[in-house]
Amino acid sequence: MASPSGTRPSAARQRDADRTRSEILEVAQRVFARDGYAGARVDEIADLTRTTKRMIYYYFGSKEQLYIAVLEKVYTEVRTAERTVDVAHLAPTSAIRTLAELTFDHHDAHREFIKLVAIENIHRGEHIRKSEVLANLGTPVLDIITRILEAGLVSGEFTTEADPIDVHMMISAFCFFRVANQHTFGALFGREMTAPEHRARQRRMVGEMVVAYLRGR
Amino acid sequence: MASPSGTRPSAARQRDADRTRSEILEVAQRVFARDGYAGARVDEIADLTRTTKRMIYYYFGSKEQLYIAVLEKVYTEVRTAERTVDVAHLAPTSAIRTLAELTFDHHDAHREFIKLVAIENIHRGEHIRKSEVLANLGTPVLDIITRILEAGLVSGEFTTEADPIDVHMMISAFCFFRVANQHTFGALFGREMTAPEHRARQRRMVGEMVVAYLRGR
DNA sequence: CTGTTAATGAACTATCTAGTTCGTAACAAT
DNA sequence: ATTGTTACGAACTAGATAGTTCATTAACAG
Repeated sequence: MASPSGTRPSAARQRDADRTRSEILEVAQRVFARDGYAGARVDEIADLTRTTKRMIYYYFGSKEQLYIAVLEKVYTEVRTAERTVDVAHLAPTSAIRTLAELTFDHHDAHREFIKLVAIENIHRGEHIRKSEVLANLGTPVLDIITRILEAGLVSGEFTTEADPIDVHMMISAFCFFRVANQHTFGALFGREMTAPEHRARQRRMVGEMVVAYLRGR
Repeated sequence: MASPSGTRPSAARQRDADRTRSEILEVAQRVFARDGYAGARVDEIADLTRTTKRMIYYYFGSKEQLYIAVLEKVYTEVRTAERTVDVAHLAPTSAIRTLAELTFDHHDAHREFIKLVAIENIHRGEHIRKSEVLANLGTPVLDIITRILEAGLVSGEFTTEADPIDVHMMISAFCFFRVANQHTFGALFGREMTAPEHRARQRRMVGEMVVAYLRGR
C-alpha cells in the first residue's frame, strides 16, 4: 500500500504507485485550476505526467473522482495551515488582526486553491457535496474566532456582538475577492489588484477593517 | 437594422431579427451562468430558444463571440443600474452606507451576473479583454466614492485616508463573496449564507463595516 | 406581383474526448 | 526459478459537440 520502506530501500524503482498517484494529483490540480472542470482535458493531464491516461482511471476511476480528490487535497492542506494559527495568548485586537493578515497571506500564496473554490462554486458545490472527507472537515477557525470575540467583549476592546461565521466571511471575502476577481476588476478599473505595490496597504486594510468593525463606535 | 417601427406596425411577424437575437442572448446568459463557458453546450442553448443553432452562428459567429455578447449585456445592465445611485446630497456617512447597501441589494438580486463574473475570472479575463465595448465602460461608482471620501474628510466624519478603488473593493468583496461562495461555504460551515434569515443582518453589516473603517479610531 | 435579400431550418461532418480493452512488465513471496 | 499480483502502456471506441452546407421561406422595394 505504501512505498517500500520496511522491505528494501531500492533506490531506482520504476514502478511506484504512491508517486504515480500523487504526480497525477498534482498535475490535475494545476490543470483543473487553470481550465475549470469541464474545460480540463483528461488527455492533457495525462500528457503532463510521466504516466498515461490509463493510470488516471486505474487510480481515480473517473474525471469527476479525480477532481474530487484534488478538492480534498487542497482543502486538507488549507486546514493543516490553519492549525498553525496561534492567537490564544494575544490580546483580542492583536489576535483578530493577526488572523486577518494570516488569511490574507494564505490567500495571496495559494492561488490555485482560490481558483478551485471558485470553480466548485460555479458548479453549485455539487462535487464537494459528494466527498465524505470534506463533509466532516470541521474548521478550527470558527473556534478561534469565537474565543477572540468573547475575550474582546469581556475586556471591553470590542463592543459589537458579532457572529463568528459572519466575521470569518468578512475576512475571507476581502482576501478571496482580491485574488479571485483580479482579472475583471483589472479590466474595468485598470488596476492590477495583486501587484506588489498594493499588497502591503491592502494587508493592513483587512486588519483595520475587522478591528474597526468589532470595536464599534 | 431595428424592428419595423417607421414602416408598418405589422403586429404578427414571424421573422424578427431583433427578437431572435435577444432571445438567443437571454438563453445563452442563463446557460453560460449555469454551466460555465466550456460546460455550456451550444446545442442546448439552441434547443431552449424557439430557433435553431444555425441562427446562433448567423448572429454571433461563434460560441466565444456569443459569450462575449452576454458579458457585454450584463455589464451594461449593471452600469445602467449604478447610474441610479443618488448619494450626492447625503451626509458622507449616510452616503457610503447607502452605497454599500445598494451594492448588497444589487448583488443579491443579480445572481447570474455574479456567476458570469466568476466564470470570466476563471478564464483570466481573456474574453472580457477582447471586448471594446467593455474596455471603454468607465465606472461612475469610483467618482461617487471619491466625492464621498473627500466630503467625509472635510467634515471630519472620516479620519482614514482611503483609496476609492480599495473602498469599492471592500464593499464589492463582501457582497460578491456572500453570493458567489455560498455553496462551498455552506458545505464547510453548514450555513446557507443567502438564506433570508441572514440577509438583513449582513446587509447592515456591510454598511457598518465601511463606516467603521473610514471613521477610523 | 415579382425580384432581391434577410432570416431561417434540417441534416451533415470533422474533430475531439471520456472512458475501455487487451496485453505486458515489474515486483514480492515462496 | 515460479507464480500471483500490482502497476503500467498503446491503441481503440462510442458518443458528443462546435461548426457547416444547402436549400427554403418570409418580407419588402420597386
